[in-house]
Amino acid sequence: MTVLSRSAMEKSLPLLSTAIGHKLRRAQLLVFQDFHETFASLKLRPTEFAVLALIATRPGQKQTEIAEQLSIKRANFVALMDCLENRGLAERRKGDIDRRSHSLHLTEKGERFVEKMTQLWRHHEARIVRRLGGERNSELLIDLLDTLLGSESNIEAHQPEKQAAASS
Amino acid sequence: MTVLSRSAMEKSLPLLSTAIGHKLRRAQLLVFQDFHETFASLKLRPTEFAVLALIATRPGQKQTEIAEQLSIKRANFVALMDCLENRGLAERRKGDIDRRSHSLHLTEKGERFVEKMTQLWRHHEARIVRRLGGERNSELLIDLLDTLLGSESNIEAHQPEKQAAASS
DNA sequence: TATTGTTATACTCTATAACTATA
DNA sequence: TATAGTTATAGAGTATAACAATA
Repeated sequence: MTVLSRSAMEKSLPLLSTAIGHKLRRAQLLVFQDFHETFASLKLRPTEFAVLALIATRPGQKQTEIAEQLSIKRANFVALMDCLENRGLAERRKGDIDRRSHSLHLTEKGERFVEKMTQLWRHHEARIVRRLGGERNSELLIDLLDTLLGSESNIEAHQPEKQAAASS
Repeated sequence: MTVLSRSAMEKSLPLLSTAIGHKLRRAQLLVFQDFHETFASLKLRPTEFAVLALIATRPGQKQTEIAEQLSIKRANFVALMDCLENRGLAERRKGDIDRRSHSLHLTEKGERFVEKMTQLWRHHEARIVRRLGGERNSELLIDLLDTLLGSESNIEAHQPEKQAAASS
């Protein structure tokens, strides 16, 4: 339909269709849009989802630890955690050794919430995987993104079952 | 180093390491961080880069057309375009036929700016491609992202030279 | 009446500095 | 002195409604 203008061909201008950052941003917005629709009933934002997932996976971590894993400034984490605490999903406990720190835990209600959340999450992920054309492409994408991200995001000890795409 | 907690293994909680949206967001932030460092000298943001690239590729498009291609609300596009116009890089011209609309063009200064911008952009992209492990992985990633994005982003008539990953 | 560009506004996300209480 | 959490605040980015000029 749309044809590249002569001026663009001649001067080899930046094409957004080849700009990795631009494509990543659009893809992320698309996935987050699906996330918002999926989790509208639970009134859960991506960041809140991530916080609950991290607390559930390893309870007792300090606020700053959770915040750092998500690249959230500790100042901005406060309101986020206030919200989860006000909803009765998670709680802060005074550290016994270091009484400055708060260790984070799920409440019982939070545990049940995470179970529901996990169900919805599987549907959401399945939808994205389908859009990507299947598990194989999905794993390929994650491997490529991990390669791009480098060593910064191996928190949960992800075991690659197949050779990463980067090794070729 | 870090080991997955027993609770996470037993209940199969959401692992952020397998959450596509989460990885896409982190990857996008990493690429945009490099973008910011690369274009700090030109005081150019990703969105401004995209607008200039679109105007340069096909001059004369209306504000709303450019805005829509970038998923920017036309109300928010005004200040953005004001900025580019105040810097003398681009200009609005009253449409001859439809005098409500403004067609967008680069100034001569804007043309020169886009040339410099393009140089920096190549360095930026090359850095990302290197981080990804080479051209092959880069093309693979773009194909996967295009598959995810579907038909929404084929504005510049990107010609896939090899079979898309999605076809397997 | 509908559309283009615009203004005003509000809400979210993010970033920084400074405070408090503990260490 | 340094650190964990907090508060306040400012700056982006984004969303909606309403208006003027034009179709």
